[in-house]
Amino acid sequence: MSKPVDNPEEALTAYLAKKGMKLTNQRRMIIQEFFQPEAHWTAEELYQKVRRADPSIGQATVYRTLNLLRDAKLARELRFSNDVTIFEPRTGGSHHDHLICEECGKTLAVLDERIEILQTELARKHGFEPTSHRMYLYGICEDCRNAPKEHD
Amino acid sequence: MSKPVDNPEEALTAYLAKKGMKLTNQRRMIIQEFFQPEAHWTAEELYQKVRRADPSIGQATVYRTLNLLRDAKLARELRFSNDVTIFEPRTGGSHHDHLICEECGKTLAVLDERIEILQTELARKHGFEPTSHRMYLYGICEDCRNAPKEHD
DNA sequence: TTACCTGCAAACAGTTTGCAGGCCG
DNA sequence: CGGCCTGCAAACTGTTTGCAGGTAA
Repeated sequence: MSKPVDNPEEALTAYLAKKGMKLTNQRRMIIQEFFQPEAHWTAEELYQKVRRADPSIGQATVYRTLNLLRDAKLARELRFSNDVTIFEPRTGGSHHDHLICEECGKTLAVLDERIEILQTELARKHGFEPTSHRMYLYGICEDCRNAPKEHD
Repeated sequence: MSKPVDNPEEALTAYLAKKGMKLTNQRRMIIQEFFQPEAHWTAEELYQKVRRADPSIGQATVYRTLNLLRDAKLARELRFSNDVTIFEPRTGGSHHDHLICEECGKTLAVLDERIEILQTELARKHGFEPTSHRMYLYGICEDCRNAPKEHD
């Protein structure tokens, strides 16, 4: 059972200590912006945000800190097909999968515990120790099935 | 019901015609290499493969053709966290999900019929008529768990 | 004090694009 | 024959890295 992290700074401090690393002002500032409920950031967005608080901060520091948070398991890195990479806080176990309408793009967060279990099983069966997963279900939603639509 | 494409060249020809584009030798050569059952390619891998058949072919052409196939819905583009982007044929129902090692990037094609069924069920439960899905399971593979690696 | 960390700018990798000539239809 | 396509190399984008000076512990 993975315990949800609910105090990012504390969790990061522990991680840094374990690694012989330091909690700097920049890192403190970045995580303060980063860890907001439901947030998701591109590196650039976060950089702009942090920069507003302290213009002297460097872009590389933001990148380095995001990678740090990822390695510390405090953030999740997601890459999308449209060339966008986002990082999102990993706090408070709000895992879900995505159900997406191919017609109108409507997206629902869904979860099926049985699937979650089978996923773990499936990974283990192949010798993998599962860490996480992403699942996107595509379909046509009820509204769009009824609605008129143009064609190519 | 989406009809599986079982003759890539034919399907591409149709797409190209519709768009006022042309079926060149290079494109023919590339799709010949690309469309192999179970295949998945990085742009570089495919470039190397095609190059062996015709050394005069340019890398940009491979990139352009992959994007073309993606737009024509004949290929699927997948991006993984380890910075790898692969393209895979979308032909005739060789559906599978992906099991990815976060350590070494090794990727396995996997399938669990029970999960497939639950996915359909889950989508329907929310009023969606399912068309397709993508599932990525991340974990650490056996080799990497045993292998030497620097540790915290 | 001594690593570690930072900002800067240069380096990098993967992908896209501009151009002059080539080829499909 | 006209316009799309190609190979080449340069451009681009997002990210990482080397370095000299700053800073947490």
